Amino acid sequence: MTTPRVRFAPAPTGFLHVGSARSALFNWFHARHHGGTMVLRIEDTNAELAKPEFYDAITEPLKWLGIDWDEGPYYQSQRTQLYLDAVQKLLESGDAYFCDCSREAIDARHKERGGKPGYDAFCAGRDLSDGEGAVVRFRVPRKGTTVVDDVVRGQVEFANRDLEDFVIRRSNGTPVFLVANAVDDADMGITHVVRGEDLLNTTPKVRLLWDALGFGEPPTYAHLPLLVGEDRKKLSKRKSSVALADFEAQGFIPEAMVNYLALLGWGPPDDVEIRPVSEIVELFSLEDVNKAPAFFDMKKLSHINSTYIRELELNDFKTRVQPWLTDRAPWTSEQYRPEVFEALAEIIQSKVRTLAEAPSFIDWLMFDDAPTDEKSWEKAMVKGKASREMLDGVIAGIDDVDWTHEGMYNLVSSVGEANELKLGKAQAPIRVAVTGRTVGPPLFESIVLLDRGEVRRRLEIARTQLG
RNA sequence: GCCCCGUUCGUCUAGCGGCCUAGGACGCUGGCCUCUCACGCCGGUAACACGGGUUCAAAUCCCGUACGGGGUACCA
Repeated sequence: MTTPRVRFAPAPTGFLHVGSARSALFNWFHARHHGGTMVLRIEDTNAELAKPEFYDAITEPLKWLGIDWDEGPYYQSQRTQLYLDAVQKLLESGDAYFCDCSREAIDARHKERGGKPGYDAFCAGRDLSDGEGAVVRFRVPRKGTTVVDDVVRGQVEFANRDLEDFVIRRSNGTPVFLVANAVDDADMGITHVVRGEDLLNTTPKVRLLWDALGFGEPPTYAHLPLLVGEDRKKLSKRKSSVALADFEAQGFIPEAMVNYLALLGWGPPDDVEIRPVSEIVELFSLEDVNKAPAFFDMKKLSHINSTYIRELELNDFKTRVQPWLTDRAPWTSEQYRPEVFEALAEIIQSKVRTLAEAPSFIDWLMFDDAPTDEKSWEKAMVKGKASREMLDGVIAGIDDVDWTHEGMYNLVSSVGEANELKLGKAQAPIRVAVTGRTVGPPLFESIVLLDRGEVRRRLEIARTQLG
């Protein structure tokens, strides 16, 4: 058996969809597992939809994920003549014919005759020649079946009579993707076509073209289960983010993304879900891909992401989180105190689920005032026990303590003891007064990063607000 | 309507005729740890869509039904 040649062939109609990324990834897994070749092919046969400005929107996210390709990108828009030659060949062999029916005429005839909708091969015997507004249609055999050999679904059979004589060249003279697909897969020696299940129904048409063009042994297909949203429908941009770039912006890291995507429609034989991509490549097999659609679960993605973040080298984490501390930060560049982040980086790394969460752990050290968070205030100040006493006690003692981790610890715990509070309860009002939230980095360690006077000021403000 | 595909815990999955009183992970949840949160550890919750076959034996094979999805374009 020769080494496989696979291709990722997206249409550049916008940002890279997470479902497409998954297809690219599974192609890549298969290629790398077998030491094969990955081809990138841009399917821009439709000039009205495909725009050159979207090219980067495909390649950039792929690079971000770490998916590399060995050949291409090939652009179908630059290979038009090849497809037209194929159309011409089909015309000459009688496998295709000209048609000048309008959509309206086709629909009108259907309405009159009833039964199945679609094209009725009206022009099949008219022997029309090329002309203004004429399309070329493929002459689908009236009998027989076309079988698609699919690694994940087995042999899928389509009765030829259910396939209409489909268009292979538009009236504007351009070929449609079905021809381009067959020609390119043959020309590029593609051995495995791995893509979403939404393309399964187009496959018999490509197969028919393939045989009519005499291309010989067809590639093996693998139609992956679709990625679905909460409504169990194809993932759409309506409800959740589906652009890969969005995930990056939300602070997911590419390794986690790849790992999670690999788990959608495939599972490792040993149940170890979170693992290096090299191991996934080693274990991956198209035969093991599932058939049922998979729900894209943000919660699990988050879990995997946090695991990956914690396992990063500290310096690597610092580098990766940098954009969220500068360009994407909630504070101004004047407010930003790099030394504060530096001091707490390790702690932040251990707590954060996404890189985007990092600022919320230290923003109170940058801002002029403590951030306001209703829920935190309610929980620690209003419902918390002895919150006034805690604030009063700490305010009274703050000027006399060592401005260190231990100093603050001793102060808060002794005031807490005086009010019969365990440390957990005792620190809550102090935390909210100074940091604004009930959740954050270890308090005593981080609070001394603020000026003593500023801490007192915030405590007093909170005490006044509490009344 | 027609064609195609699918159906194991809420979710992602393991299972490819006996090892299954169905395993893991996420989620949810009880507890421990703990200055909050998170991590970690111990425990709990919860599934073979349904009905017929085949077989000594079925989550696993076959056939129906139901439900879900995809396609049905001069988009890809």
